[in-house]
Amino acid sequence: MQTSTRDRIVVAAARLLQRQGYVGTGVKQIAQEARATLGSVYHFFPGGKEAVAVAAIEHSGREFAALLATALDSRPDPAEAVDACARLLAEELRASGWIDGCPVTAAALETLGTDSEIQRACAAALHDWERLVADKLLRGGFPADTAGELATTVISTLEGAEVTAQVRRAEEPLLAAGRQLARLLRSYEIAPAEAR
Amino acid sequence: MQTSTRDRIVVAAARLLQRQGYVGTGVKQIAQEARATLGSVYHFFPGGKEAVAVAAIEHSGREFAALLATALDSRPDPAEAVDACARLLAEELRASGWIDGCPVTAAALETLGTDSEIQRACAAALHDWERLVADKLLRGGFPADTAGELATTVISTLEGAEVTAQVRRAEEPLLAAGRQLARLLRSYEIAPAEAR
DNA sequence: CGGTCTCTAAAACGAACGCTCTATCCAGAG
DNA sequence: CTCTGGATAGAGCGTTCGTTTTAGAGACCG
Repeated sequence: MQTSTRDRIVVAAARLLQRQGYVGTGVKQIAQEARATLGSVYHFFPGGKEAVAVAAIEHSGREFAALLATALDSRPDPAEAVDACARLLAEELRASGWIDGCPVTAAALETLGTDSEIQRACAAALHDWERLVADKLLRGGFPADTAGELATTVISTLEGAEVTAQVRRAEEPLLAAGRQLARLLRSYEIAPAEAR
Repeated sequence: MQTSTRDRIVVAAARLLQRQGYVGTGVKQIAQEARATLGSVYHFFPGGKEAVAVAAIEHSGREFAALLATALDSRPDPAEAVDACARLLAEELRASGWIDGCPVTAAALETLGTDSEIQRACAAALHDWERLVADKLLRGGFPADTAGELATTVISTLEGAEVTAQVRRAEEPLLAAGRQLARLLRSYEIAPAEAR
């Protein structure tokens, strides 16, 4: 077999969670989409649905982090790099028919009241992404304190713009967010040669 | 009876939708929370669960619009006004124990694949909020085209920052977003006296 | 070959889901 | 008073949920 059953379950769960959220996704549906059986799911994930979701979110988190890192490294200037991220997100979102948004937002919002492991996984993914942006800003010469606050805002804005773009079924919100974020970063007027 | 049964159903549904999303909220739970019975719910909303959700989202949309308008009008300067919005959201979010976030995001994300009336209601609410911000910017002297793009970005950023704040259980993301949005608006250096 | 272990397969459980249905209540019109 | 129609009440429909359970398939070691 090409890919292991366990991996197929994680990948299928990740996509379904991204599209329908945690409550909206059934275990049987995950098994079917992964071309596995219910028994296999509970064999690999004795923790049940929640354990599958945690693994799926961690998978999505790593996947998105890799995409983010690629986009950020595509331009040396942080402002241009952030704008490139927004444009890449817009492109992928439209290609998916506006349904493949942020892989953790939907699951995170649904499980806020219930102190589950899912929240912890979502928070970890978010923190990971912010760290990638903060590193880019630091390498671009931003001071440490403003880099942290800016990274938080960049991720928040991209997150919100993605949701807005999905609801509106248009790329505009993401493109606008990219342009405005780039303008915001440039307003700090960091000397580009200051990179360590 | 003080408040009508119908109103109690809408209000209860709005709060439950905000906290648990559409799929996570049951019709029986709505009835119980509203101190109504299942029969009453289906009497006032023959369209079933979806009809209740649409009414609840429209209610939440109007409620949030009023809150937004108040915060925006509290300061004459658009930059300060947007920052005030972020601080108000942070305060309310913390007061609710980080569970009462944006009233439409959760429901919107869950129903993206299904072309239901719920999406339309969410999109209408978002558009309404953006219009409020855009009006404020226009009154502050911003040119029409940049006011529109900025309003979209402001709402997106607040939306994303609210989600981040909920997941992190901290006000920081919202406060940072407010500060950075204010800085972004000030970067346009609009003459404050230009307001008509 | 027998024995063992991982993995797959599917039936079945109680609980909860959205919704329909009938019965009852009760204010106001005649 | 009776009659009527909006509002309330809740039992029960079929379905799906997450999970458990039992049985079998296939590979590996002695």
